[in-house]
Amino acid sequence: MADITVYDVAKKAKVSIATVSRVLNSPEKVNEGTRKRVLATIDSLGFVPKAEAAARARKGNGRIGVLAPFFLVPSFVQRLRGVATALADSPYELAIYYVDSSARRDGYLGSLSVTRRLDGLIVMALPFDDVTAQRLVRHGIESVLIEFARPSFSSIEIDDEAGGQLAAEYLISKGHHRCAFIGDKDLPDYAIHTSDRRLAGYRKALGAAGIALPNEYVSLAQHGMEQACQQTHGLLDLPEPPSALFAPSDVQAMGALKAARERGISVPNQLAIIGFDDLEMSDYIGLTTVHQPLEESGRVAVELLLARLTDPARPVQHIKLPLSIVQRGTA
Amino acid sequence: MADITVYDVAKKAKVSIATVSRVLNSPEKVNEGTRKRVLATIDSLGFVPKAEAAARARKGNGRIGVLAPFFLVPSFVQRLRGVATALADSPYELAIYYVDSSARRDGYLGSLSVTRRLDGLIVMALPFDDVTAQRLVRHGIESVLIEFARPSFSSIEIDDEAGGQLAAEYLISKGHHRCAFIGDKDLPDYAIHTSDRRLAGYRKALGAAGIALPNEYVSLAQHGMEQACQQTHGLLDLPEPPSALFAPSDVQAMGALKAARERGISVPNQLAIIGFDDLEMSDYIGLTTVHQPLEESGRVAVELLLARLTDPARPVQHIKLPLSIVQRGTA
DNA sequence: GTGATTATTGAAAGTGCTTTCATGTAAGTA
DNA sequence: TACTTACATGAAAGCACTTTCAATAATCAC
Repeated sequence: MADITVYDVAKKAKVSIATVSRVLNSPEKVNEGTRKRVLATIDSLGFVPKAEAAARARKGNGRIGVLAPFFLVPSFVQRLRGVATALADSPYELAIYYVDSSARRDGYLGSLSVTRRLDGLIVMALPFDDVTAQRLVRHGIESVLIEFARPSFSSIEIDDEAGGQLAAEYLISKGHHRCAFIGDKDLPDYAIHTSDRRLAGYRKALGAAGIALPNEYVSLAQHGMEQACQQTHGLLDLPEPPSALFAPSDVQAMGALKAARERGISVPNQLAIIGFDDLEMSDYIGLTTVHQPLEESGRVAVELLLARLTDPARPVQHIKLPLSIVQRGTA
Repeated sequence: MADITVYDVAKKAKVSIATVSRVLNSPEKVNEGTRKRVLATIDSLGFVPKAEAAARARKGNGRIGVLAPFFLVPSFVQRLRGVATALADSPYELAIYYVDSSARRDGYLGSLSVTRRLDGLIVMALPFDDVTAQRLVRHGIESVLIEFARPSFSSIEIDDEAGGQLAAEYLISKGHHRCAFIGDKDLPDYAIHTSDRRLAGYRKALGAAGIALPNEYVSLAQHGMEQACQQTHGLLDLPEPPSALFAPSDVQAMGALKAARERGISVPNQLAIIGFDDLEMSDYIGLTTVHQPLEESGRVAVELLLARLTDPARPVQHIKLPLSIVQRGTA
């Protein structure tokens, strides 16, 4: 039997070839009734589009990738959500690359550019060197960076230090003087770490208000809610325990909350807790925190990417997203 | 560098594109000198005909897709995590298709099989009809279903009714008699809903113990933590409020928790709350719940898929994953 | 030297599919 | 009632090649 083409399908379904193509490539753009009819025709004729012809006509490959340590920390999932929704109405599909080691990071970064199965790439919180950067630009993989910057790529960041300051200032405004911090130590080498920068801002703002941040009040450990819980217990065991606590992530703040619950001390009266991120669940549990636009970071990344994809002449942009305090029940 | 085409080669070799094409397809028709020159420029430019590249890559596309209403409910993200980690060491990359309407669901389901850019597909909690099923098998897209079953595909499910029973039995064992339920109504039509089945099991086990589930104790509303909070307030406003509450998802349980917090009633003493799912955050906040193997469901799905991909003769499997109660602080 | 024959080549017309652009139509909105 | 606004659709312009066709140049027989 002769090859069946879009023309045959179009004729039988009484639509234009454009509509047939759309049914296959951006189904959401065609009316449901029409789509069903076309699909039925496709089935009845046993139409299989010629991949080669499609590849020829297609400009890119209609796919953008996201590289991130997604499940290391829930905030990446939330960023992904922004990416996914922003991409939903574009002709691009979404490929995700889960990085859980520096080997994996370098592996992906090395091969993704060369194999060219991607039109664009969003890299979240993963540092990389000049050679990799060069490769990316040389192979024409349009890229956008989140939580990391490089002159040749668009990037989206927040001011972590300012975030730390914000937290400190908020706590100070609530009358706290004994302010502590639980943060990260020995982070995986493949991801960038913001804990230190947030601590720096915290310390700075505290200092500016004449409040010292003694070493005993700074507890660093591996990232994690369980560890954060232990850290908090440690702080609370001090002869003079803190009255307020800043955790550089909501997950850690949650660990602190758990410690307080375990000891039966009341939050925020006996211990005020403020986190960082404003994850979805932070709202659920009423955590006061420094809000960073997680979902928006993903959305903006997509926008920058698509803009450069349609108009490569467009200059790269380095965007700083704003931070704010969300007051809920814990501080 | 961007892709190189026949035009580039033609220009550099000072011939027409036709000649370039001939050098490649019927070299004997081209003068030897010209042929050598063209061949040389082809080499120097590293030209690879696009169609050929596509054809070479045609031995499977090394990609599996996941179709799900990811951000409708956090549990899908957790399943995705299982998928991503299981896929990490395979030669397949992961494409995700975010369904947020029945139009989108049908659109993807219709086109993904026909365009054949995927080797395998995992469909989460999305029902589809026979026509779609047929199309999937006819185009040879290996598929695995989660939370939904169909004879021709492997599937992974849990026993929702048994889960409801489990919850009821647990509550009964704690001495509760006034047991209520907050669940879903008017769910989006594109996803399957488990709330009803969990309620059925709950009611059944309650009945078996001689405990009635009066209509006032069953509150249905749109899914969401905020709604669940309101529903719980409604239940608590009853002349004879319940002493225990089962929510068919942890998100809703969280809403119940919030309501309790807002009224200052103590959990679990005045109101016991049990959820369903055992999300990651449920551990954070100490929620007693019915655990279902979310991450594992993703992992198992990948295993089934890869097994069939390497050996298509392998029979489809219908797997039921076990449920269990995780006792934490709220019931 | 002339006409016929052949080798070589480029212009241009497909190829099956995607995408842009413009139009028509159905809904809101003022 | 007129007036944006959004949606669904078809016409047509690509896309990266292949192939046909006609033109040019070179070769050969006389």
